[in-house]
This record gives sequence, structure tokens and C-alpha cells, in this order.
Amino acid sequence: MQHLIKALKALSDETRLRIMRVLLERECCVCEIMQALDISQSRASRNLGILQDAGFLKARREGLWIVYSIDWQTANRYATSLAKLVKDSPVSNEVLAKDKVRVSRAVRVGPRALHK
Amino acid sequence: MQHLIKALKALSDETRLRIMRVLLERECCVCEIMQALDISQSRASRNLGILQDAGFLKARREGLWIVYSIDWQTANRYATSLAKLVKDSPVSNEVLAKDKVRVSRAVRVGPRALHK
DNA sequence: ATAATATATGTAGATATGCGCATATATGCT
DNA sequence: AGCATATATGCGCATATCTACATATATTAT
Repeated sequence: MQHLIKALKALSDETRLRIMRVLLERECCVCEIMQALDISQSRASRNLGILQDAGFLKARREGLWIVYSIDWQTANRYATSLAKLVKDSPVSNEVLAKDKVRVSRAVRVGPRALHK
Repeated sequence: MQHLIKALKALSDETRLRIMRVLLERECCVCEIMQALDISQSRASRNLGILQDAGFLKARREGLWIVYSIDWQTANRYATSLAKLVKDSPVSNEVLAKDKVRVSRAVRVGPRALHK
């Protein structure tokens, strides 16, 4: 039951749902998530970490960057079900729409270059 | 997005997941939930209220009792999807097993009779 | 080795959540 | 009306959560 609770808790947050929606578009490094959601570096990193810990995301390093993406092979089966649910939920939302536009323009340029 | 968050938050709590599991067995009044989970009256009532507010449960009055059950016709479509997810999640768990036994023995006798 | 850069994390403060206790509310009975 | 019973809710407290700021860690290039 704890795995389910962990997955549910991880998802019950606006920032993290936004991250999930963005990562359903395409994989991103931390700095691209910052740009997509227009949030701080620590906020992006921490929330990505929470989603990963709950089994939603996997990460790989590419030089200085760490690229996060949705883990459809995760050990936490609840995470997969919930990720599907999010994917198939047609939410028309102002915030999500903006995120989508920004992620399409996001580039792999770090926080320093974004002076944040 | 707020409806989804509300539903997810409502479910990400052990007490409320236990309540959902019990109500998947059969409808219950507050005092039966108290017995099934072995929790206090205010705790049972409050958590039932949270689940109802999130769209998971419906309630009807029967004399002094208020009977809660899972609302499969709820206005919150996310609640339906999530309720199905919970229903189809085969969790073998000590706590849930005990709840199941206790709810099978629970009777419509109020808090007063349970001296709580 | 040093510097530059991207990401992770310790800390503190603000806010949210969950619970028990006491009390309010609603219904049914006499 | 008055009383008994079942449920809801105001309140206070303990704990959890979220964020920004500052700093630590890891990688790459010189």
C-alpha cells in the first residue's frame, strides 16, 4: 500500500503534474523543465527527484546534463497506471498550455545562462 | 487540473485508502467505518467527508445513520478512474486484511454503544 | 589542478494536513 | 418539548510539505 500512497502523493501536486505533462511531450533536462514551467532550479530539481523516487521517472546523465523521462518500465506498477491516467486525461488548462509552448522552445542551456 | 489534484490528494492517505477498500466491499455508515478500521468517530467522519468532497463517495441518510458508498456516477471523472485503479490493485496487506474481517462483522450500532 | 557549469541538497520559514477533544447539528422517540 | 443517538465540525497541536537561498557535488575543459 505504501508504494501506491507514495505514487499518489507524488502526483498530487500541481508542479509535479505539470512536469509529468511536459515529460509526456518529450524528455527534458532540469534546465529545460525550469524553462518550461518557469520555476527555480531547486524547485525543478527537487520535484523531479520526488517523481523519480515514486517511480514515475528515470534519469540518465549526458555530460553536465541529467535527462529525465517517464519510466514506462518502472518497478512501481502503480506509477505506470497513474502515468497512463495522466496521459489520457484531457485537461484543457491555461497553465498546461503555456508549459507546452515553452517546452517546445526550451533549449539545453543551464541556469547560469538563464541568470536565475 | 484542480479536480484531478483534489482526487489524488484525497486518495494519498492510508486511512482514506483503507476506507475505499472497505467501501468496495460494501456500503457503510460512519459507525461501521469506525469499527472496520478501528478509528475514532471524528477521524472516520472527516475522512469520509474528504473522499466525498473529492467525488469518490455519495451519501444518503437512513434515519440517524448516514450511509456512504462509492459513487460510480460522480461528476469528477478522475475519481472514477482512480476508484477503478484502487479496485483493481491487488494489494496484499496486513492492515487491509484486518479491515476486511472487521467490516464483515461490523454492525449498525453507533459510537455510544462502542463507548468511544 | 583550476575554473566553469549543471544539478543536488542542507536549512529555515511559511503553509497545509491529520488527529483528538469537545461541542454543535440533525433525526427519531416518548 | 425534551431526551437519546449518530454524525459533523470548531479548535489546537504535532507533523508534513513546499519553496527560496545558499552551498555542495559532479562533470568537462583548459
